Amino acid sequence: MQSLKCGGMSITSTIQTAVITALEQLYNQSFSAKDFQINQTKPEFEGDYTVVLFTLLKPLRLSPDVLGNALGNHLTQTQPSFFCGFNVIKGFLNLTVADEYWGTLLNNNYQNKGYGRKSNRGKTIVVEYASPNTNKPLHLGHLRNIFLGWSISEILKADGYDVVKACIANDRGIHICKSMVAWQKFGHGATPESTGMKGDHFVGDYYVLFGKAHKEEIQELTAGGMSEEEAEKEAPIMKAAQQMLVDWEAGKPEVIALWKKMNSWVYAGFDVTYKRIGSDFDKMYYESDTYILGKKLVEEGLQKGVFYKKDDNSVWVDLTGDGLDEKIVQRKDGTAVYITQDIGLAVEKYEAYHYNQSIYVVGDEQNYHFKVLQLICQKLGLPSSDGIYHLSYGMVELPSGRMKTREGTVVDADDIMDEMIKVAAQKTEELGKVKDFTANELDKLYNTIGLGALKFFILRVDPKKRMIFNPEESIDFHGFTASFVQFSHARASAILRNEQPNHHWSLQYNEPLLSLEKDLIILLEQYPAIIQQAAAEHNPAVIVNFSYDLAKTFNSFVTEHRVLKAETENKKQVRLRICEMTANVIASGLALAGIEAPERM
RNA sequence: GGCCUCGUAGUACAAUGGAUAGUAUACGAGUUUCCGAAGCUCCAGAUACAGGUUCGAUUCCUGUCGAGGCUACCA
Repeated sequence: MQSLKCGGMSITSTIQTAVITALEQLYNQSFSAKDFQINQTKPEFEGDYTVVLFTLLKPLRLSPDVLGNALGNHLTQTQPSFFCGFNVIKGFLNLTVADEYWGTLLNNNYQNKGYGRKSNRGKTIVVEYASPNTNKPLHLGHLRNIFLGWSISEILKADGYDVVKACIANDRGIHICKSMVAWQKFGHGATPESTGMKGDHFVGDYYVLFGKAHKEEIQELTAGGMSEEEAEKEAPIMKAAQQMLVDWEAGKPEVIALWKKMNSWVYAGFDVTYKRIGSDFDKMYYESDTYILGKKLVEEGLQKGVFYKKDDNSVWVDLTGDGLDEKIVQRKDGTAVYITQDIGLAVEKYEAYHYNQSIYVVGDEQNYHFKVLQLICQKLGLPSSDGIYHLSYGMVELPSGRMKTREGTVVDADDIMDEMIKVAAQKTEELGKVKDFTANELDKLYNTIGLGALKFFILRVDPKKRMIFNPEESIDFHGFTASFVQFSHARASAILRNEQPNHHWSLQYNEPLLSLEKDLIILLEQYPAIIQQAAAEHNPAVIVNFSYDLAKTFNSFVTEHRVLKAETENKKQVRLRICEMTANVIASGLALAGIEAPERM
């Protein structure tokens, strides 16, 4: 029976093909997959999958009942071992898929830990994420960025792409000069070592000091009659920062030395945080390198006439023809602006990897920036321009509103991770199920549960959407959470510790699959398509939501049916296979979100 | 002002144009001599408003109201 052997094909496309063939044979008309929908049948109706007939009625000039019955009869008669029953309600043809199909699927895949992963496509995608400024520590917004970037990279790998995880350190610019000036002025030679601080937090404090000093100077100047706007620019400390940027680009040795020293402190701090998150990069870029290529491309663009120079020597691009505005690409003092380096980086990435796609995981407040970037790259005739894809995600807000530095409401990345792990430890101790664990094992488990909860809480939301982070809800371990999914994995593992499936047993189909058994296999069947969907939509939430559905169904299944004391040996073998495959798919799905699945918790 | 995004139960999130709009929390009520109760079962509760397209609209279009972002020689 051919349909039973359709290894790589999802059941919806199998049904789609079967329907197309049937329509061809019955009515001598050709349709494509786009012409009608296959949905999972709603639980209140009998059947597994549903063909929505409405769109076919007009071209075929048939009533829903006539078409539904003709199609249902044809499918069940020509492929009886695949379609074992049908019913037609209104314009819906509900098909029941034979237990033998589900059993075969289960038996073929239950041990396969790589189930759902595609073979290599020979295409490369560069994913840029994290991309922090090196003047302050990482916060909750960065965490959404890093979780997303890392997860989408893993999902794309699972979908058969070669992925390069890239990070650009925004290590130069006026913001960096601000913390440098402040340290010169107020630091008195202090270092992270001398103060016992994590380097990124140490430097971040000077950035804050700059802001305070700047504000005070503005107040003095406005008291003397200057306008607010002018005072911001004329404040001595701001002048000093601007001068430092010019000196930096000129390569003034003492400025460069200070810059290197302070950045190294920040990197040391970031490394600790990345390691804890479990994030990694294949390639680091530094804005301090890429801006030079950017400036070179600005020069070329001037010659090509893509850019033009204003009287004050600043360089611009006119995008009014594309519905946007004019955009500056180089300042009048000759220094690079933010977008300058991005032009350089786009070229550098392309030359290194000849990517098919270059994804930028960057917040949606920069939607305009990336529109401009892509247009500029197009106008410069760069081959890199086509593959540019801005994976734009929404802001993370607190229940009280947007995080604001000056109000001190920014949630620090290190702090929130500490908190999550602490609460995970408390909860685990209360339950007292792992008293025999060693200190190391406990430590690892608390990390797995605490960080898992955080990643799950953030990744469960569609990236495009703004999300509200409620600290109290994030550390809940009930309901739609990582702990729930991890618990299900531990539960399946516990059963499998008692007994493994007998691999020599050949499954019998004389006792029908029970509803929860079949629900689980149906979900497991969907996993490869789920990976594909998550990759195509660049959306880890698809995987996270799926893993929760699977875990939820599994918990009901385990509560409802005995596995080890099943009614018959055959049932036991079916259920053991379901346990093993569910455990594998949960572990695999969570792994794509950067979450570990413990054997015990 | 211009451009873009978003309005779904008290709250937080789902739903390639398809059947009675799912799930979790918080709230009620049950559930452990039985493979893990971080579980399971039951009870309630929502598509901002007004039009339009369609056999069918949370989804697509228009308008109103509301929220956010961008519109920097900041990044």
